[in-house]
Amino acid sequence: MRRKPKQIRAKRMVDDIIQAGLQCVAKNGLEGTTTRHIADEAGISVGTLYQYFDDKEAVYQSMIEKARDEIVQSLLAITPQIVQIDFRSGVLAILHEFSHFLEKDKGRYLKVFQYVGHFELLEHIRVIEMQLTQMASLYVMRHPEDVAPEKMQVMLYIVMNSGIATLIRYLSDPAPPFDREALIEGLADMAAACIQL
Amino acid sequence: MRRKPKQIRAKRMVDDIIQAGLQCVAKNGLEGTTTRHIADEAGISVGTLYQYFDDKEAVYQSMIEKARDEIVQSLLAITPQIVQIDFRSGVLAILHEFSHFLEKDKGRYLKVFQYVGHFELLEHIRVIEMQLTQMASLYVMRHPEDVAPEKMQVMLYIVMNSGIATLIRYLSDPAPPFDREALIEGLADMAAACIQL
Amino acid sequence: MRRKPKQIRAKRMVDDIIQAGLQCVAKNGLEGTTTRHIADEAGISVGTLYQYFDDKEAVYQSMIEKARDEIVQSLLAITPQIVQIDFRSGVLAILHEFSHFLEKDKGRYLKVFQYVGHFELLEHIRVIEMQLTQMASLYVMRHPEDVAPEKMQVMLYIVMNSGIATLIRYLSDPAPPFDREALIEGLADMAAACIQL
Amino acid sequence: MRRKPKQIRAKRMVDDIIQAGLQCVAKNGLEGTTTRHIADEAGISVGTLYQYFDDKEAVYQSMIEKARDEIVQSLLAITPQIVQIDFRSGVLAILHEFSHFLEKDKGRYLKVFQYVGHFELLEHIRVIEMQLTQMASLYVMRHPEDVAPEKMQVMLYIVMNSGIATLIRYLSDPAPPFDREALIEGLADMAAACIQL
DNA sequence: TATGAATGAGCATTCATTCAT
DNA sequence: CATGAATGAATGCTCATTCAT
Repeated sequence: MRRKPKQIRAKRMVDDIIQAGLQCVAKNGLEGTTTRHIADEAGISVGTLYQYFDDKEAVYQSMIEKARDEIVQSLLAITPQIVQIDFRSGVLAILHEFSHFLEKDKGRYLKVFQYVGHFELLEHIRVIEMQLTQMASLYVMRHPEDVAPEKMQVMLYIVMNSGIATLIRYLSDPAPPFDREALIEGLADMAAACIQL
Repeated sequence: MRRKPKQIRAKRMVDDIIQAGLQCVAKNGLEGTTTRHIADEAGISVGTLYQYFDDKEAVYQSMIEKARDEIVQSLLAITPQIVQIDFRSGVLAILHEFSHFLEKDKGRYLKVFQYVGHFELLEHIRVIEMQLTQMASLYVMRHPEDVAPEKMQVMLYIVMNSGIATLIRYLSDPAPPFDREALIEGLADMAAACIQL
Repeated sequence: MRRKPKQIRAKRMVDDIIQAGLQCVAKNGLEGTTTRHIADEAGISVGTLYQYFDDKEAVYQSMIEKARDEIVQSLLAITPQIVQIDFRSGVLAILHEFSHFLEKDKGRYLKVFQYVGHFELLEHIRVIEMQLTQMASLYVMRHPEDVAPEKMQVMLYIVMNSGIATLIRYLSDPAPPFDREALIEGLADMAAACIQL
Repeated sequence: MRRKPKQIRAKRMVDDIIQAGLQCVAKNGLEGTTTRHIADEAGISVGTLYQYFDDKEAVYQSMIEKARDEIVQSLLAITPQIVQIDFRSGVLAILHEFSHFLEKDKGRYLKVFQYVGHFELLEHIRVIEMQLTQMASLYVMRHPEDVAPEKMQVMLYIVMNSGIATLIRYLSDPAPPFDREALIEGLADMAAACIQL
């Protein structure tokens, strides 16, 4: 970022641009998105866009960081409740949260997650992963008897990646073969089964 | 395909171009790949490329079809053995097959699978899915007692998508947190656990 | 026109590009004219050209419209005098006007009129025709005795097309067999003779 | 021409290519015509085309020469009758001949004449002109009393160019304002009037 | 700060022409 | 002689980025 947006107005601007970027990508895809589109959508000129971002890629970076942070925030928000309930219910809650996040604003975020190749998404997913792992470890500490610790890391990795990926894949499908609740329930079953292996 | 050049040589050419395309994408990413890159890589001129493909997109289409068909072929090849062994071992075999496919030629195919957004990958994945579903149903018919039919469809969907996605994600990771065998074993456990729910 | 840049400067720019286009076509012919040529001639970059015109064809369209309008304007300008004098003198005046128009700026406009096939010139010529017809009808109303009305339409068509075409043909000739004044006088005679048939 | 097509087969080939060229231009316009189109239309390969013509331009040259020669031939064919009849009837006959020529083969030749700018049509038209002038002088010798010799050259020039151009313009018009016979009669009137000035 | 006109490198694509078979 | 695959220069056009106002 070219300048530290210390002032409130600047922060608003940066956010507007990010939102405009997400909107554009959701509407026209990554390759259909130009800096002018984003600027127009944000109601500013290209010049102004470049006052807040070094280049197009920087906007994309911020977009994905924004998405990542928002997820992490929403996970944080439900953590207190999660740790109170059983594992399967917790997973269920997380999946609903995720699903809601991906679909809000007409799937604005979902589209971004489909461009795995372009964004170096892996690094960002790791942040989400860490949050999820922390949540899981809270549970594990409370129910140590349910867990085979040596397999723990691998199974958590599988559960998390599977859950996210399958959910995204499902939501991207224009004609899914069954309803969303069934999928989420199935994923929760999968998670529960995995964690007890 | 624009015109049908003389059979055998032509088929070689088409294949060379597809391979060059995969190579380029693996090396420079989708947006870093130009028709000239591909032509150069294939050791031909742009003009020649356009004698065999209508446009750049057609090359991409063929690349993904090629990848898809190759996977399906390799799944077909191991089907006879799969049906003889228990479910978990079957999944293990499939995962090894997949893993081998994604990594061959220096991960040439792996990169393509990361551009889910650009290619209409879903349709192609469905073809793979169908093959896997067929293999699964062969098993199910032989061991009907293990299966809860009502959940069958959902769980198969989850197992397949999770397996593929997690594998791709893992292989894309430059510094994975554990070794590949552990992941594959874990995925097989997951699959086995899911199918018995 | 792609976007409306700020009024006055923009109008200048558009006009500069049109003039550059006419120049290029006059110099290198239609097929020898590229967007870059035009941009260079106008002293701008290709990008700028495309900021003012949707595509090459749009430049051509504007060129021909410009030419057409300029002719119509110059015809309008001499109309008041025309109606005061006899028919032959009027035709003479018009031909001089035309001749002057086609030769100004080193024959910039003349060349355009040679590419009848490419431009849908007919539609534009019809606009000129209408203007000429109107001027003729003014004359006719004043001298009704001279005219055989049933043949009027055909003869006007012949006189106008013949006059324009022959003039263009003559001016395009690098080594014409007699001087221009003789041709124009001849054409005026022709017109006068035709109108009295 | 690369080789003198002494053999009959070669002459046929050359002619086939020219006809194919005319066809293509009539169908797709000058800029829509490629060497491959012409070769395909002629039922040969591009390579073969280049065995008979140095380049594309040479084909075009031959096309226009062909058209020119054919007109001249047809004028020659009616010359004996022309000289027997009065001037206006002669002009009428010539115009009918022309009109027929331009419209035959679905306007194959008409289209060529619309690309005045591209072909250096002037030189070819001069050949036609000479033929017409010769025919006219035959008439003049038989009816010296009708002619004002000093104006002769100019008026002939006007009559010929006007006649040809107006005819082409009329035939190119998709919705002409009156029927063809009226135009031709009008043109004949014009010619007769001009020659007696 | 904000603007948006100007830039020009870069891309996909075409097509006249050649030449090995 | 005929073929048509191969060539690559050339074209129209886009879009990230800059900079004078």
